[in-house]
Amino acid sequence: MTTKAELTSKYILETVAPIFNKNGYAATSISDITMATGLTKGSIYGNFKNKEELAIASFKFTIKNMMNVINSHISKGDSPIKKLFLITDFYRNYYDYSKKLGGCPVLNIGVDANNQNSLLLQKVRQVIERIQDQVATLIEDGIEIGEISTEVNAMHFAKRLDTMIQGAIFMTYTMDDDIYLKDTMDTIDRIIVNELKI
Amino acid sequence: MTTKAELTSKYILETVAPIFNKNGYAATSISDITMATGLTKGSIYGNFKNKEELAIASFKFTIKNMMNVINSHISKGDSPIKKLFLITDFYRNYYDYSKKLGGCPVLNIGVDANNQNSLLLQKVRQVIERIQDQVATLIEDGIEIGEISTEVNAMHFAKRLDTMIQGAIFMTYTMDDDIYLKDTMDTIDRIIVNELKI
DNA sequence: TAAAAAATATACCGATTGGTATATTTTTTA
DNA sequence: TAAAAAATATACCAATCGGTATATTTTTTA
Repeated sequence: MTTKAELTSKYILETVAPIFNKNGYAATSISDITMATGLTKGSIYGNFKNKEELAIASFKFTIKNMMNVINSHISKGDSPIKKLFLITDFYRNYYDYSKKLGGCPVLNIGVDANNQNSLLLQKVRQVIERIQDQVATLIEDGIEIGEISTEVNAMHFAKRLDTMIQGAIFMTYTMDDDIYLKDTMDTIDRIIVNELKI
Repeated sequence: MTTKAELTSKYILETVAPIFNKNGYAATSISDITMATGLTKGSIYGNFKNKEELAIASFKFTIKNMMNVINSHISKGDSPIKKLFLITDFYRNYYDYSKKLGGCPVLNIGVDANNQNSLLLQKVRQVIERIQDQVATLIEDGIEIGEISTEVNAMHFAKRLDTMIQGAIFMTYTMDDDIYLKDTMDTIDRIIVNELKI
């Protein structure tokens, strides 16, 4: 059974996560949180130890949802190469999608937490490593079934892909123009065809 | 002649700019500024109207210095292609260089100012546009003297270059590993050879 | 070098910060 | 449904926030 507190915690997270993501840690105040949720400090601090713990839980909440969405999207592909194309397909619509989350959590919290909050930064790094590991595994699977060239360094490619995607996200948000995301995904698709495919 | 106030303003900027760049606007307090400079509020507010104006002046100060460094570096090349290689050469050492500035100002302030400070965001956009225009002009010069293929879309390439570089900067800082910058610059060098050169 | 002007320091403002102790209400257990 | 437990609200804390009016000091001008 779900207790009242569990429901409240979940409600707080889904309300507050976009605020932290959009404004950053320092620029989000407890009163922002109480106003957005309609709850009082007592309720917030009854469910979360302090601001930092709430910020970390918010980041985890957002990432969990996002990973579920992207993974269920990728799972529609029935081969490693097709799954890679579905990754670029996902990021083609990422501007609209991530706006609902308050922006890209990896980019926003990654930059915000650097030199500010080492615990949060640690969480961002773990997410990036997880994403890269997933992509690298996909490449290795492709090599194994003979769909991808054995010449390809899986982890190296995964990092290259991730770097390009994060750059496109930054440019798209900063310039408010998703041509950066669209063009970068086109480029990655071409790389998949020219450098990966056998 | 340089007045006392001009010297003080410059001193404030060179002291404060890295702090704003590293911590962001909201996370930088006036007391951070007075402590770092050894000056009092009276002196700070005597030279700058308010916190926002100081933040904008700080960003401009950092960008001006950085653009001088990169432009004098590029000017060592005696052809468009060589100048492009000097851009990647500059960014190969960008992690060490930009650390002294408190991080990459375009990345940090770009993310920080988004949804927070529209004036600062505007300044970041202008810098990005200026950089892209410069690169595009370089490509066009190269096409004109027959060093670069006429097939190349100058502005499209400039945006692609900029996107990759910013992605590499983000990854390098977030993961504290400049392999992202090094590898990305290798990739760009290969693109210059394979896609631009005649 | 004295007077005028500019720059800097001091002392203060109300508002807001994150956080907590305690009272009250609501939910759960028996 | 009554008692126990949990969750939430209220009221408060010292510290800090950005900013300003005014006093003092330093620099510039004449």
